[in-house]
Amino acid sequence: MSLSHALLTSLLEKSSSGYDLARRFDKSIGYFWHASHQQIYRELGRMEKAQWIESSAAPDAGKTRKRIYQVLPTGRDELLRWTALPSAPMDMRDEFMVRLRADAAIGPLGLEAELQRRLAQHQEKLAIYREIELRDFPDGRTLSREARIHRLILQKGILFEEGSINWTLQVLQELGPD
Amino acid sequence: MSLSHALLTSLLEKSSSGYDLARRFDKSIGYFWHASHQQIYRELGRMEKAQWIESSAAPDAGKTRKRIYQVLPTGRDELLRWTALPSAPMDMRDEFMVRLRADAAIGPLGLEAELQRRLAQHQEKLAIYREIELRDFPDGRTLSREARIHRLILQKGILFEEGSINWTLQVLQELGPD
DNA sequence: GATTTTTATGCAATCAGTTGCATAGTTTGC
DNA sequence: GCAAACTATGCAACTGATTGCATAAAAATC
Repeated sequence: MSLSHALLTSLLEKSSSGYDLARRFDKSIGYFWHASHQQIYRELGRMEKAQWIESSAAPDAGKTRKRIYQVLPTGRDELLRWTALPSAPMDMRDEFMVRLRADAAIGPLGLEAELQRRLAQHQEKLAIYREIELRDFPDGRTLSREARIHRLILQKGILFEEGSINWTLQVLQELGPD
Repeated sequence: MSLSHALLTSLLEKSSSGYDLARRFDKSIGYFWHASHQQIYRELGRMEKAQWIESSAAPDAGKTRKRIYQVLPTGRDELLRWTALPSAPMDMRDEFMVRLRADAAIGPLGLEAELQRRLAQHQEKLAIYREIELRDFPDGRTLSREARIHRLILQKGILFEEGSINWTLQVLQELGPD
């Protein structure tokens, strides 16, 4: 789903190797969007063929195959073109909703343990986001436009996890006492 | 992503034709998960082959090919097996986050109009959900377990849209004045 | 000095989802 | 009575994503 444009953005922030990109991706856009290394390498291949990016042997490659990718003007233009398009609404596909509805259809299935597990997951993620918030955006300082945007994206994650926690608690409360 | 189990659940609620299923799906689980009719027909074919469901010519078929699908015991068992598995956390993949991050990387891109468009979309969806809430779950009445679950699922949608609206307003406020 | 972990890249097969097209009967409105 | 819209099903091609496997050098650890 337009992984290529996500990678272009990431490479504009910093030129890097596929491996590095995969790791940085996991720690920025990737909090909301995981991509496997296979997906990333394949996409880099396509993008190089389309001349959106170019690669050269990494200075620290030694005997390895390590290559550094960087965005070409064509790639930058492509990203500009793409950002101007309307974006598809996020889909909320969540397997657990199906399980809940199945519980409604064929009697109590004992989903409480699973709810607890998910609750813990959301709390963990929230804790991570809050840590990043504290570390990267300390209290009342004025932030650059760039920093403010990064904070807003993080904020989205925080709001999502908080919402999920509240909802899960509500479900536990209502399903516990049959 | 386990469309088959979503369809099993839907068919347990009510046996129906592929076409009907596609429409009902859009109005229940489908608020969170759209599936095209092609996907549904193909999946029904697979499920019949696996003997999770069976089909027979619809009583009101006339000269049409209309068939009614219903869940077999094997399918019910499969659904029970599947509900007991841990569910993958919902992924928050949202194209717009990439656009925002691109804006941070290569200067102001004028995303305000797009933000307004998305704001309106979220408000529309919220209005629909609220209408359903009023219609299906009137105020203080005691609800069956089934109804309570359906209300919780709807509630999830409402919380999501409200969260999205608040976040979008925050972005507009912070990005407007450069 | 040998083993394990981490860095780094890639192929092949499969599964899930989308798009475009095709067919054909039924209902509704002019 | 004819056109348009709706009901109903399905194939084929393609794109996107996941899974399993494979390779190989560098760094860390025992």
